[in-house]
Amino acid sequence: MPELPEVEIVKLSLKKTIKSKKILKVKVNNRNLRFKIQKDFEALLKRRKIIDVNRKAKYLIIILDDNKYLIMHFGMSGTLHLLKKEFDFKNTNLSFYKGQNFPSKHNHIELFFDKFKIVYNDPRRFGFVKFLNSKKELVKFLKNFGIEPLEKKFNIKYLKKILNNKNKNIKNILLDQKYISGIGNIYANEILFFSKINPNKLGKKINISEMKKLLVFSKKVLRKAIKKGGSTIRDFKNAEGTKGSFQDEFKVYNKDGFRCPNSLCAKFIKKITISNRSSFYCPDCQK
DNA sequence: CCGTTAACCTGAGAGC
DNA sequence: TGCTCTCAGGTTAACG
Repeated sequence: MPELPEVEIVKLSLKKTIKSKKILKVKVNNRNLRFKIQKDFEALLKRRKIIDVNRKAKYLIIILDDNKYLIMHFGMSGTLHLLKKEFDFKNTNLSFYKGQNFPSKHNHIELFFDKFKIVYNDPRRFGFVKFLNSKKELVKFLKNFGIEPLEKKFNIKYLKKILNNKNKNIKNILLDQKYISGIGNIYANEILFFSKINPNKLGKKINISEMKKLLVFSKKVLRKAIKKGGSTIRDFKNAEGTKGSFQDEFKVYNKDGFRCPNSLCAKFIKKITISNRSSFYCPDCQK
């Protein structure tokens, strides 16, 4: 569930559920995520009240009482699940996953509330959670990220600043969280298609008209993805219930060999590798 | 400082 | 059926 729209969807549904509730018990089944979970993690969380749930870039930020925070990142394969107390698998999923094939051996963290529990599951363990002790720590954490495409401050002036003189290709700039935060591989590909920019084009070669397209389409693509409940790429068999539907809207992502969706073009979408990530684009439309 | 690459992990699917 | 190989929504240490 990892890019900005998916985490936003989780934020919205999680907020509804846990806001102003109290954590009664914390169970950690596997401390070896991307970063090792600290020894006193359980004690630090227990009996804390949830004040609110926010998001920054691809991170979920759970605001706790007494200026404490719980940061969650989902890596490539992380998901959150809401289970009712009787552990009924029906109608319990938080966002993207529902069904009987609950991969419980990767349930690394369980947060128990009065009538339900929240489970953090991540097969590949590229994700992590971190407890922050103060507002100061949160501010320091937030400094790692560039402006998000949906923020007002994401404008031509900012794009000029981060693109000018960059010898780095635009695809990698879009993915670099310290310049622009929240975009991942799917949405980078989609945004570049709409903007008619070749993913290999260098930052310094992007002109004003292309910057304007990047502004407009990064906002449009992300907003629409949120509206559609995010993208669900690899679902489990027999899954039932809520999942995102933006995958049905993909123009180029995973569409290599298909015709370009631009009816005036109708050439084939090509797949190339840029910095070990798959890139999909139309060689005719994206220059 | 800058840009690129390999590595961290598990599981699904393809091909044989 | 089972083996091997490739690929996957991300990040970052290490390198030149």
